[in-house]
Amino acid sequence: MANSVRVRFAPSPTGPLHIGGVRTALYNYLYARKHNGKFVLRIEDTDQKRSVDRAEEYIQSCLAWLGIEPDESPTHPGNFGPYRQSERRDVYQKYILKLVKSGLAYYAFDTAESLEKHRKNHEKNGKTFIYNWHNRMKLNNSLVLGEKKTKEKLDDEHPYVVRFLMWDEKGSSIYNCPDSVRGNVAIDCKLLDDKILYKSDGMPTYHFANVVDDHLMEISHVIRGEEWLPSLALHLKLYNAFGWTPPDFAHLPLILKPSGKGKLSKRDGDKLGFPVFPIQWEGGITGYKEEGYLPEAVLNFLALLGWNDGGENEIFSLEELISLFDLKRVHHAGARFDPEKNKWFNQQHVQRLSVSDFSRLCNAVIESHGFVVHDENKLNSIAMMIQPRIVLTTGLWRELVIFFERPKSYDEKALKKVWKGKTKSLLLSVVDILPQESEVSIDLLKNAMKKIAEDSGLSLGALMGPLRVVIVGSLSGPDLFLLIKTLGTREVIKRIQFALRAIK
RNA sequence: GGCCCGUUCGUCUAUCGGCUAGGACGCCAGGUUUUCAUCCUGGUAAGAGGGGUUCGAUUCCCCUACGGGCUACCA
Repeated sequence: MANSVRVRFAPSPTGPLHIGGVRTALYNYLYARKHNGKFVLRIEDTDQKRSVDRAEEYIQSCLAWLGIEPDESPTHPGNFGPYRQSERRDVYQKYILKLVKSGLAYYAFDTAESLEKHRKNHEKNGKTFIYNWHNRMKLNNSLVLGEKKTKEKLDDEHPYVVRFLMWDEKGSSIYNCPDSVRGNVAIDCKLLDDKILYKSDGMPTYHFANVVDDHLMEISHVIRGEEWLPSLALHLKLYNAFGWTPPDFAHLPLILKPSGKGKLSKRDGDKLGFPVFPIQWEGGITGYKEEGYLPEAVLNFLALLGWNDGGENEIFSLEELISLFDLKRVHHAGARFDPEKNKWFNQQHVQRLSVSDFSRLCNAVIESHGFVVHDENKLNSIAMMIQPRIVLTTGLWRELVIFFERPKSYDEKALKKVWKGKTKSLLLSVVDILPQESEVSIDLLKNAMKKIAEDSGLSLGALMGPLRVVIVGSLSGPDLFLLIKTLGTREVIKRIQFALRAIK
């Protein structure tokens, strides 16, 4: 199919992938799935100095954990490889030569220092130096040197770059750039510089590699961050220079810091105590996974940061997001990241987990603490008791521990609040009256407790408080009768006796 | 500085010229519960400012202000 949807996520492997990148990947993924297209991962490692070895693998692991894996990638190539730009040098070489030959790009021999000097000089006079139509004929390039001298320099192995002839004073300099999120963006090419397409180290710049690869990989829609909007005219002109049909472009609003200025950065998570990475990076910085978030919840929250379906529901599964997603409803303004709401999304997704899924989650935690539950019913009832109490999965063991370990201590404040003169004798009555059977009914327990309390002229509440403290060590936890039933009366009796010896 | 994009409750957002401006997070109050959490009910709080266009602007246009992005042989 000639006009099938192919989108790509094209990160630079310069470090861990953060929330903003994840959302770009997600929107691409949603768009591809929705239109039965392909989602491609391309690694943009043209800056050798900034490339980080582990980053590519990390990016793949993140996408895998999130469940938004690419159809084509360096490790699962399709028919458009290689998928790493560093492995496509000969491709770029071929196309840059083509462009130079056509006269739409030219060689430049200016050193970084000489350009710096020009910039400084202009700045001194309150002007901005731009390498463009206005200045290019005063500089050191093939346009000025002529064919012969240029060839000499090239043969002489002078370091050179290739620049794009952005505008040459012919025709209008206003370029209309269509964007599916924002409509038309008019850009004045007169103000743009002759961007370097090919660096002196033999690598293309982002702009060039990006356009060549998107074309060769038959990318139909480029969905990327708003930071690329200013260079849209350049990219469009590049397609034009090759005589290629450009893909559709969609520029996404940026994700901003929770407070303060600017877009969210990699350091914000550390500072404010919330994750900005999907999974742990380099042993140090923890990610959503380690901080107890469910991948569906992270995706759900991120999807709604910059898009919504127009309805009032906010909780969506990945499948629902796919069917609902629409580029036309992507917002125009940047969105502030809100860690609290992020947490709420996770809570909502945890609460929606089926008993079996949630039990499985619990069981993994239980086993990691060296315990085993053989009875599936018991596991399920434990899970059901604690599920409403969970926001992050890192909170699981704090809730689970009471089923496996006796209290190591008894909360002092709680004791002060509930421990009265009659308490000890009340608890001793409980020990006496509790049946030693393995299965007891809630009703039976309730009636027994009521009777004990009433016999001492107290309310049920006066007994429940101390009872809870001796069983779990504090005044919080799931329904006490359910707890006793699950723990078994024998264990409860032991805990009471143990506590009576330990307290006072 | 120049260019581009944006602007509705503190935050995320709904509204495709008719608005008593809706929802969610957060916060506050109340209720349910033997406790905490969950859950339920209610409350809090907004279209940056100024000009137009129009019978009527949050919605369309312009200006200003503010925010964001870009302005590298980074991506």
